[in-house]
Amino acid sequence: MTNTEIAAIFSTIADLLEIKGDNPFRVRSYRNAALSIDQLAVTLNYIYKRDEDELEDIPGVGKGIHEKIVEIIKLGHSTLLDELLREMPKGLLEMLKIPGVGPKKVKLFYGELNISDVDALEKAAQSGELRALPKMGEKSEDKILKGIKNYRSLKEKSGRVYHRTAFLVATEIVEFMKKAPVVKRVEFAGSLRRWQETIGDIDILVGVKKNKADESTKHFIDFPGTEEVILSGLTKTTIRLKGGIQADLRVVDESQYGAALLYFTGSKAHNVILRDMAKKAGMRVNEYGVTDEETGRVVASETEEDMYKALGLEWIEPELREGLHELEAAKKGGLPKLITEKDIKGDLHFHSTYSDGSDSLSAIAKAGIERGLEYIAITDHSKAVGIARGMNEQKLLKQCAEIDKVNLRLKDNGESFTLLKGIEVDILADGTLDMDKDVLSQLDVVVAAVHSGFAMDKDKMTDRIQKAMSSGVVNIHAHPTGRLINIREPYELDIDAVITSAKDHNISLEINSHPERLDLKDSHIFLARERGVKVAISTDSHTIDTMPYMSFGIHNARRGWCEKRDVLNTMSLKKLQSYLKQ
DNA sequence: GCCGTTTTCGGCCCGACTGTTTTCAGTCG
Repeated sequence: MTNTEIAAIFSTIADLLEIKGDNPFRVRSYRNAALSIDQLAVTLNYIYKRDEDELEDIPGVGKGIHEKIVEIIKLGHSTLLDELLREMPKGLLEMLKIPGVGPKKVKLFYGELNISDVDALEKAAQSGELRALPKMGEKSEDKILKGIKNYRSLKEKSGRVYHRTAFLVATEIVEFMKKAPVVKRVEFAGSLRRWQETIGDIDILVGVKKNKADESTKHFIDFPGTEEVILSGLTKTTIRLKGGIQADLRVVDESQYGAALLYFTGSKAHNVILRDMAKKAGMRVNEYGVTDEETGRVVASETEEDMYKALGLEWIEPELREGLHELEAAKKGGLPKLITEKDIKGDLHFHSTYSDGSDSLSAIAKAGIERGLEYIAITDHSKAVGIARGMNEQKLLKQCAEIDKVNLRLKDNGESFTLLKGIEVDILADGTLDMDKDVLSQLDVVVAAVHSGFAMDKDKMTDRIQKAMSSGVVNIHAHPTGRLINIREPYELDIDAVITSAKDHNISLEINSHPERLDLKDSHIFLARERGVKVAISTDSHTIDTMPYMSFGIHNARRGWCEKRDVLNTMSLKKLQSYLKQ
C-alpha cells in the first residue's frame, strides 16, 4: 500500500472519530500523522522493512500510530477503521465535504434524522426538515443546498487546479486590486505563494491605510470574474469565480502586512509549529504580529523578516514552509540558498520538427538567445514513439549535421549560444535503449525515458529503468515517475532504488517543468538531493511558447530544497560539456 | 494520540464570519 493510501486511512479515521465526538486532540493526532505520512519522501514499507522502530521518527507518529501502520502493512486494512465504519455509514464522510457542514452537523443530521449521505441531506434541506433541528434555520438550509450544488460541480473537476491555472487568475486579481486607490500593498499568499503543484483556492492579501478596509472589499467584489459572494465581513471576504475556483480576500492595516502575509502563506503545519515555538519562548503569534506575553507589547508585525527575527529565526522562503524541517534549519541558520531563475543557463530537453515539436532548429536557437540562455539540447523522440514521429539512427545523424550548421552560423554572427546534440531515447520494455549505442555515444547529451508499458508491475518497472541507467550512455533520466497530475497516476516504481542507481551511474534526474507533470515531485527531489544526485530542470518543450514553464520546474526544485550546485543546467556550457564527457 | 531547553503528565495555534440565538457554537483556513 502506498503512503498516500495509508495517509488516507488515518485521515478517514480522524473524520469518523470527529463525527463520533471523540477527544479532539486524538482526532488531531490522526490528522497530523496523515499529513506527515503523505509528505514523506520514503515509503512506510521501506522504513518498516529496514527498522520498524524508525517509524516513530516520523513527526506525529508515536506508539499507537506506529502499531496501526504495521497492522495496515501486514493486513492491508485497519481494524480501527473497519470498526468505525460498522458504527457509521460511509456516506457521512461525503457530507463533510459540503461547505458549511462539519462533524457536529453531520452527527446531528445522522443522529436526529438518520441522514446518512449527501442525497438524503439534499432532500431533507429541500423539504424543510432540517430547520426543525436546534440551531438550524431557513438560511442554513439554503446554504447547504448551495453547498451541495457547488460540491457536485467541483467533484467533476477534482477540486484542485494546476498551479499555473490559479496563478494566471490570481495575477489578474492582484492587478485589478492595485487599481483601488486605498490598496497600498497586495499579493497572493497561500499554497499559490508556496508554489504547491495544485491549488485549492486563491488567497489574496491586501494592506490598506487605517480604517479603509471596506473600500477594498467593495472593489474586490466588483472583480469582473466574480460569480458569487460566499461571505463578506470586515476583514475577510470569499468569492467564487466563474471558473469555479474560490478566492479569499483578507484585508489588514498596512503596518500589519508582514504578520498577515506570514500567516496566510502557511502552510498550516508551518504556522502550528511556529506558534508552538513562539509559545515556548513566551510569545504569541497571530495574523497581526508577534506579541510578548509578559509585557503585552507587539514586537513585530510590519514585515515577514521582522516576524521571523522576533522569534530568533532567519526569513524562510515560502516554498520551504511545509512544516517539515525548515523551522529547525532556520533556527540553526542552516537554510539552503535556493536556486533562482537567473541561475539557469540552458534547457536540456527540447523537441523540434524532427519529431513531434513544432519549431525548427534555428527558431529554437533564436528563442534561446532571446531568453538569455547559453544552450539548448535538442532531444527528439526515438523511433519507438511512432505517434510522435520518432527518429531512427539515420534521421538522428541527419539532425546532428543540421545542428552543426546552425551552430556554425550562430558563431559567425557572434552569438554565444549553442544547440547541443541530444535525444530523448525510449527505454524499451526490457530495459534496452531504442537506439544504437554507437550512435548515442556521439551525442552531447542522452535523455532516456519511459513512454510505454506503464502498467508493468513495480519490480519489473524498477529493473527496466535500472537496466537503462547501467547502459553507460544515459546522462539524464526524464520524467522519472510518468505521472500526469490529476490525469494519470505515476507508474509503480521503487523510487529509492532508482535514486540509488542514478547516484551509482552519475545520472541526473529530470524535473520536468510542465505544469501537468512536475516530475520529479518535490519530496522526491528532496530525497535525490540528499543522496547527492543532481537534477536537470527541463521544459520538455514542443514549442518555443512553453519555454517560460521553466519557472514551474525551478519553483518545484526550490520546494525540494535545491541550491544552484544541485542543478545540472546551472553549469556554463563549458563546464557542462566537460561534465557530460566524464 | 503525540510530545518534551518548565519531560512521562498535562498540555495541545489562533482568530474571523455566520446563523441562531441573546452570548455562542460551529465551521473554516
